[in-house]
Amino acid sequence: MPDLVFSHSHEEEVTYFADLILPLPIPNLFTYRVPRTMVEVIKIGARVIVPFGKKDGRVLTAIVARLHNTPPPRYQARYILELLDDYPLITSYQLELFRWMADYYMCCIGEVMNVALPSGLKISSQSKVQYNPDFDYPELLSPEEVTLLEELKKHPALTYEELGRLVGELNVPTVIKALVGKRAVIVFEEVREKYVPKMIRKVRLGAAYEDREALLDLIRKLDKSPKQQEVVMRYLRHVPVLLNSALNSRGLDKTVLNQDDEISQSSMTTLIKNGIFETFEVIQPRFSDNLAPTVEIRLTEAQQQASEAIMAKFNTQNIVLLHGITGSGKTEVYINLIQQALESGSQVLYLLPEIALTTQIVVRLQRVFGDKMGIYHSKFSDNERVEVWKGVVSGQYQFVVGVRSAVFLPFDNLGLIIVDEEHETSYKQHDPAPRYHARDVAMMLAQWQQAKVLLGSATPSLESYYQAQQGRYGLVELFQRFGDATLPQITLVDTKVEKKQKTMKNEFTSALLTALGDNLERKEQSILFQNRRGYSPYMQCEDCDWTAECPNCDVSLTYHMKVGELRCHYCGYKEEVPRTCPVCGSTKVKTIGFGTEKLEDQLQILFPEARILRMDLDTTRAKNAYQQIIEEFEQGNVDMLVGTQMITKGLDFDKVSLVGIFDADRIIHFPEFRATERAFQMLTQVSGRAGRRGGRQGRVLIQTSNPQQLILQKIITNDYRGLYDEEIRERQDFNYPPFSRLIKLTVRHPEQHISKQAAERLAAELTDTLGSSRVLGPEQPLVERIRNQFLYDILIKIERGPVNMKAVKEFIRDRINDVLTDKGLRQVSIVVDVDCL
DNA sequence: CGTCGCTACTTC
DNA sequence: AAGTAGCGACGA
Repeated sequence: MPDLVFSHSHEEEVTYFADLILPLPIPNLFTYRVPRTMVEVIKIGARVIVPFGKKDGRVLTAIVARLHNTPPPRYQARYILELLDDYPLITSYQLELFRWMADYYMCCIGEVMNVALPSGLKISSQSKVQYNPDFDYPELLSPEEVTLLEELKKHPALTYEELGRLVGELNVPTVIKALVGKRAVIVFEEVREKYVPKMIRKVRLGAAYEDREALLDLIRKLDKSPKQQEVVMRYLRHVPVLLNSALNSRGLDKTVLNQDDEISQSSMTTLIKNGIFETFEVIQPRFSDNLAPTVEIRLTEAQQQASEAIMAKFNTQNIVLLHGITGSGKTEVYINLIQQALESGSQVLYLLPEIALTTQIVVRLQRVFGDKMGIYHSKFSDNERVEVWKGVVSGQYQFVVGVRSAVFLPFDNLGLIIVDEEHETSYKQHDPAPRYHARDVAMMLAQWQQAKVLLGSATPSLESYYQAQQGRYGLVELFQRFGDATLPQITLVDTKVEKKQKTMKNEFTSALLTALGDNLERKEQSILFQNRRGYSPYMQCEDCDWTAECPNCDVSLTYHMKVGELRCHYCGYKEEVPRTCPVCGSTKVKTIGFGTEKLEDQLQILFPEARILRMDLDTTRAKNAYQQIIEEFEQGNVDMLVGTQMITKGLDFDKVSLVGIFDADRIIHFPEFRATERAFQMLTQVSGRAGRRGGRQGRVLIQTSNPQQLILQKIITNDYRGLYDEEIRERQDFNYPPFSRLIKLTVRHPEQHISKQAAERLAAELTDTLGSSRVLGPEQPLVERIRNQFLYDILIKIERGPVNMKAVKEFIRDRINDVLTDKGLRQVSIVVDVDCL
């Protein structure tokens, strides 16, 4: 026992303890003992490895949150196994952020840690099995055990998976368990850092030839072997050792020297064998495209003015909203501001919504900032993410472009944070806790580090625009399109009228068809927007009205024609398309409604010669599919692109002159209080894809059954302000954000009555204290059952003003715990979503 | 009387 | 989250 050793040798020795954050959804910290050897080096913010749980062998990566010497009174603390960092990998700013997030978003700090750290910084522990050399009772073994043991004798150590592969259908864990009991094998844990830096093989001249004379002599001697001489000369061309012998130590990427032919490769091998060249390895940073900052950005007058206005506002305000219409060139303004912030020596974070980051904008920024810029994206591998993390620490990346999780990077000197497309809902993390909003977190970060925040959007969220109107944010507007571009002309097409006149073909009005035909003739590109994927959202029997439904969720199954399947868009359930009605046997099973797949199909029939592509979740699932579609489109290999919202995000299709929008009514009448705002944002963003071509104004056609709707009128005149005024009044009347804060509680259980009972009890307890005006529900959501769980929502609305939100949240937490400790309601799960969208 | 399947409880 | 302890339902 280590503590006995301690008390014998150092009688008055103080024992140190560390309170750790473990990556688990458990609210409290865990106290461990710090071994003597670590006491001097361990720091708050360092990572450690600790044993956890009853089972020996389970280990976790934890973060030191507090160091002290108070022994825990009710239990014996266990020892920290390993210290991973001798410096705070998690800075004090980040720890502060973790604590704030756990508090504000009502989750556990471990959950914050889990999303904040790229998994490459968390350690993996994997059980390995080894043959016990001291084992000598083979007569006690079953045949299965013998098979396994024979495999284990052949290898030093194997994981369960490796064993599984070697022995086929044997139940490995069970047999291993038996073997462990008989002491035939030993199971141990192997802990390793997941992060493996990418190594690059380089060559350089042997040290003897760094001397000028020796080198010249060598070249002369190689006259007899011209191939080798050529390789040496090629090396000297890249690394002029004759001019500066110190350059040799950096060497040259091996592939640069023998990329073109095999002869040089064999010559190289000889040169290495003779000690003329030596090879060595260095760590390769993953984003070194060596894109030297070459491009100079020239601002238009409007952009220059906007940039100056923003800087001026920053003198008195910490947050500025840049309201710039689509195509006004906000990116140039950003670049200008980023450069200024970098020059002043501070760090810059540029946040973008998920999809927008995979495209041109990154290339554009890279051309300006080169390899000083880090990219933080969920599509990148863990190793790449860890490198960005470390690059921020080392100072290599003073500037990072990233998605929402980039707010967790270890910045300590932020000067500017840009939140582009500020209104985008993908900034709000939806599923695992913490359900945070990256825009709001960015503002907290900025406050702590005295950084400025620039929110940018063509269609600002009502919340942000309201703050600007109240004078809490600065407001800068950019209403001029870049170059000679003008806003497209938007036309509403009445589908009711066309249906009556029977001029529609399938889902297409004659107006849209004519426009599409014209565009095809002129070889100009068109985009068609339908915010629904698949072929059709319903499949129904004409005779008995049966519809295909998901067995796990309360939704109809969507028909996907290409794969011949019915699919659930909520849980992923699939089944084959029935040829006859499963209830009455009728063959009249038809599809109702339309999605992108059907549009693509019909379009190909209407325009057989057109080159048509579809962009939605189904066509972009493969790794580079998204990029490929965009490339095809940009290179002009596509005439018409059919897509879901995906086509609205952040891309500049500058050759598009026509945009067609289907089913606008469905977007507008979505049953939710933000529907109008959403519709305006979505339709305006899609419309913004249309630009001027051949001297003619771009065109947008919106198909609707009611062109009189107010919101459509606002969209065609691009009247953001009008929409804002209208909508903000409604929000005020019904006390919705920005006049209140929302917290949504979702109760889930496989039994409807239990779910309902728990929700009703919770709502009643909340209403008791908060009052019925602040508690709405419980109410079944639009889809009342998902993955066999029945859902009930309770919406808590707290007015802005003199309300102690912290106390309210504590109260909510207590009431949830009340319900969860009730016998019979124990296995319901309750999800808390603060500032839900 | 052993084990399968479920829930309740604990994890420093 | 994920493992374990605890407890009732079967079985040839």
